[in-house]
Amino acid sequence: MRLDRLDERLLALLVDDARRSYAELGTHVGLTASAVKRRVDRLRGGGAITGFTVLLNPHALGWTVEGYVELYCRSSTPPETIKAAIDGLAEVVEASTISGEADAMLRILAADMRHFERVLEQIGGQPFVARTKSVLVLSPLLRRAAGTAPP
Amino acid sequence: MRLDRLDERLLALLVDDARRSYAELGTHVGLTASAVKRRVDRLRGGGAITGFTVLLNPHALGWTVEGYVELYCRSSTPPETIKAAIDGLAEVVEASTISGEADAMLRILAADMRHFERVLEQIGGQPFVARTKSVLVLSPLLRRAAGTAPP
DNA sequence: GCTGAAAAGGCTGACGA
DNA sequence: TCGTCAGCCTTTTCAGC
Repeated sequence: MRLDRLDERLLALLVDDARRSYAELGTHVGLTASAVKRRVDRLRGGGAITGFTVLLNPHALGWTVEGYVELYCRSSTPPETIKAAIDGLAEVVEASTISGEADAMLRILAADMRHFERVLEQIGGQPFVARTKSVLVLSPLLRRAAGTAPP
Repeated sequence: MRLDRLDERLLALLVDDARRSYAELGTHVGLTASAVKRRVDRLRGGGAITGFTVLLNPHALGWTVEGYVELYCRSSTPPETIKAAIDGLAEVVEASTISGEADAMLRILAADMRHFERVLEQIGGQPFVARTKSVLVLSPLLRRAAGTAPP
């Protein structure tokens, strides 16, 4: 899908605040509300925008512990198996298969350290998991919702 | 900030789709639109909801390479120094100081492999960075916008 | 805290340039 | 592809309970 400058500016404005009205977006980029709506509809239809969400503050919700977990799997576990195992765990907020020694990287949010440990045990208990290696987040420095358009 | 069941259900509904109308949210939880609005306003004021955004599809925008980068810093670099260095890099979408051998973990999105390499060089060129260690994402399995309320 | 109503403003689709 | 415009729906506020 091809984007022009206006589309990129609209995306940046929406990443910053998705509740801006079409009219407000229009004044920023020099279009009318309907022209903006047409472009946003096109960005959604084309798959560039996959959804609208709220950003939550984990700390305000009582999630005080965060960590990254590397997964080492037995033999060559297919990605689908890993996904199926973690899909039910609400504490896992990010997961990818990766290159290197480990097979997958997870990011986990937990209410406290005991909760974090319990989640680790649930993951480590899976039959395809050989071992895990985790680090705790000390200070979250940056959490961007999404990338903007490429330079 | 204290949340009751209704607040948690509203948050889950908004994480799933932040463009639902107050009336629609109300039918899901059994409240009128104005009651829902007051609760959402309270969740925003209390800091539980920190903002509204769009979710972008990196691939549809031409960002085809993703990776995790561990940062090893000289002596004890303060978190502020790290944050200041990466704040200007749009390619860094996530950053935290962490426990363990490395000092920080970054997640990076790039248009292609050359772009990823260039970003690594920019980061490695910082005076406080001793070395970096990176792994590439093979398949993104899960990317949740945020955690829901604690169990 | 909630409901319900009323005014203001945003969304949406059709139409012509 | 854009702008205009009309009809409808949502948001927002404020009594009243």
